[in-house]
Amino acid sequence: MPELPEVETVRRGLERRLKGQVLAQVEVRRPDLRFPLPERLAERLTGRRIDDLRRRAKYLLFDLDDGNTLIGHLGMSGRMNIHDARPNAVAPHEHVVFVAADGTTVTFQDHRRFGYFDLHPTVDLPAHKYFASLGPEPLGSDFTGAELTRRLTGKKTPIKAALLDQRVVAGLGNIYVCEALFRAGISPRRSALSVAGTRAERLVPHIKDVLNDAIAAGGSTLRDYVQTSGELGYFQHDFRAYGREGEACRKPGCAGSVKRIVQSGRSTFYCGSCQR
DNA sequence: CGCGCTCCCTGGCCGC
DNA sequence: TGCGGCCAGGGAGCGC
Repeated sequence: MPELPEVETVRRGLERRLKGQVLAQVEVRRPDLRFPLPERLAERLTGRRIDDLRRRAKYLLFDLDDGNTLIGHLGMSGRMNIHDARPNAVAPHEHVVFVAADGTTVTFQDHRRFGYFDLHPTVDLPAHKYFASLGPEPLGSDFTGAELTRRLTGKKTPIKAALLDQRVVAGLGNIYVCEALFRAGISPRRSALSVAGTRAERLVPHIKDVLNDAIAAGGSTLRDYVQTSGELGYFQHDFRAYGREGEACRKPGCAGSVKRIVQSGRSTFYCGSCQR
């Protein structure tokens, strides 16, 4: 599920059910995720209270009462399923099970196993290898046209690739980069350095808008192959470019159609007429 | 250092 | 219905 709006939606759901709760039981069913889970993870989490649930970029942060933070990343296919009580049987690919004191059970389910967890002292998080080189939060007040310009200056790579680079701005993925560039009327093939300046000033508000719109819609649900107790996001119905290859451009007055190209190994969708 | 490609893993979908 | 090929929301690692 996971770009920034989906992770934020998950964070809010977890916060509502887990904040302030003690983890009565944690079960690691499969430790070989993208990276091996920390040693004795279940033991180190059991009995801990979750004081806060935060997000940085696409990472979930569970601040614990012992001064450590559980860092979680959903990868491509990771989900956090919430159950009112511990299910009698776990579903396929539920690799980690968190049971709170009131019985609320959260399962981390990830059939591709690109997701992962780590445990790290809360005060030292900025220095953690996952966070040390991350760019600004796109919804933060410090993410401005000037800041984006600074980070794009001199970059020859296409703007599409630059915006996917979490060191430039942290939290965008393939969908929302396509959507933001569409809204801003900027070609994904244009060099990053040519976007620095006036185009970056135009682009930043569109990045914030598309993320806020998607969060308001509960994120995007592309492949809900397993029904969960959680609600599905519905922002996928508002895509203007992503996944619309061959369809008419949705910009009013534009007669173009959406193209699909491959950039740095990922699909890019854009209108060749109105994105310049 | 910057950039682009390959790969990690599983499964859905499409065409034959 | 079965099978092969392609595709998927991320990003680390490697080679140039």
